[in-house]
Amino acid sequence: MALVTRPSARPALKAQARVGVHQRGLDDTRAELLGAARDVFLEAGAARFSLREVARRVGVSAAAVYRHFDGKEALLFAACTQGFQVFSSYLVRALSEATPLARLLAMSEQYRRFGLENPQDYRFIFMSLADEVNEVSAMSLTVRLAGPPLPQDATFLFLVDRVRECVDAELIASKDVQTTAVQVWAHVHGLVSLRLSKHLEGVGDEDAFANFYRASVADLLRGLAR
Amino acid sequence: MALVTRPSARPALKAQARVGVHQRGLDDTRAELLGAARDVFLEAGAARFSLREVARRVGVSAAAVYRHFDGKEALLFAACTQGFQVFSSYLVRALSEATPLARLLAMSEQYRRFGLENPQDYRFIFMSLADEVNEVSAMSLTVRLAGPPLPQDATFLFLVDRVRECVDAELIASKDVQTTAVQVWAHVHGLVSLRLSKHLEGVGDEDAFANFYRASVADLLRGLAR
DNA sequence: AGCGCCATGTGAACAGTGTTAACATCAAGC
DNA sequence: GCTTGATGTTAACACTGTTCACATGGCGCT
Repeated sequence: MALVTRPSARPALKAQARVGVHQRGLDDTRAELLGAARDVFLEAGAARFSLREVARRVGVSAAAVYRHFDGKEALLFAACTQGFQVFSSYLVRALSEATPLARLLAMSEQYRRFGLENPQDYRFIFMSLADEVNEVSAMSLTVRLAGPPLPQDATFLFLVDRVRECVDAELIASKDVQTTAVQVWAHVHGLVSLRLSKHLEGVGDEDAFANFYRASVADLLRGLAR
Repeated sequence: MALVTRPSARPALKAQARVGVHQRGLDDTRAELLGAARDVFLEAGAARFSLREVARRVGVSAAAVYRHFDGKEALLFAACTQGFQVFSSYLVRALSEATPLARLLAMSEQYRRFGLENPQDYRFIFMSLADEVNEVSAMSLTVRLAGPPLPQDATFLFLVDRVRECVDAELIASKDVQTTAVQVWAHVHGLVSLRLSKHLEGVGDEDAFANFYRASVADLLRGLAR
């Protein structure tokens, strides 16, 4: 029985790396795929993102990706969730401030920093394909009752807490803390996303934008105070 | 000389429609392509947008598209510019109001209406691939010195005028009208884009969102007043 | 020990994509 | 008339995402 053209599948490059691991190996091709996916996305952008290119980079066949993810979109979604953890790591730095107001302002600073320092991540998370890729992603006001809480939820609740502090300290007047939090979020998101979309080049360089950003947030907070 | 398999190119469907037109024919396959491109984009979304599908719908070969546009992205960009004219048509309705403040508020209303009634257009214009597709699109604060003014510029200048009116009427305190206009824009864009991204489902149905939206804008304006 | 299981990989194939090239058609102008 | 140029065609190329049948090799079981 010939079955001639079957090169008996040699694992090529990947073999020498994969040694004693088999089940949920800590080698973790999955993790490599996630990293590569982010890289490819950062370099190529959402439009030109290619599953095959990700696989190629990890040194694995395209079909192998389907052992770890349901497909292209699922891979992107997983990478997105990972990006959210970076986002969280920015926001929590605001906790080092002493007063409620300082913490809220610091959070808005961290929000801007994350956006400007990780533009592709930001776009990926907040500006792109929210219903195609991110079905459940991002901060969602929708209360998710079932399933484990995702980092996505935590970040919004974190913002709500910062706002609540300010309400308790009577720095902000609010009937509904969540609603007010959304206002703040929308404001900073509007500023950051327009900046990333290159629609705000007119305000100047990064420092100029930072100043404008702070002033704009201050204006909003003045409007929210009583 | 056979050159056998050459079916001598019969124009198939398109032939009977194209009658006496040749140069810049008013039949205008180009216009049909633009319309179809918008339709396909609205139905399939940015990710699954297909040039071949657009051509198919118009009843023309894929290669024919290249007679009118440089490629897929150029086609999308042209469709985007067309979408901008719809956007403008919403905004100008605000001019029917009597006072500066009413006009500014009406403009914010029209902005929201455009976003919610043309979600795909809005996403296309303001939320997607701004550097890949829309290179020069959308409202840009950057002053464009050369070239004819695009509808893109007009819409932002329109907003600036509404703000200036309010500043003149001493309803808004502002050092720089353009800067203040950006703040307003960013705020409403933030609200609309988050709503479209399904991140604000928690505020309720469309009416509830509209109320929240108006209140949020009012809060911002209060902060901007003096 | 042998055994089979099963997670993980493979290559080949399929349908669909954007893009380019060579060729056909036909109104219009010299 | 003949050439020209805009507009279309088909065929091909190099990609893409996805699925399939198949290999491989640790692991736990008897």
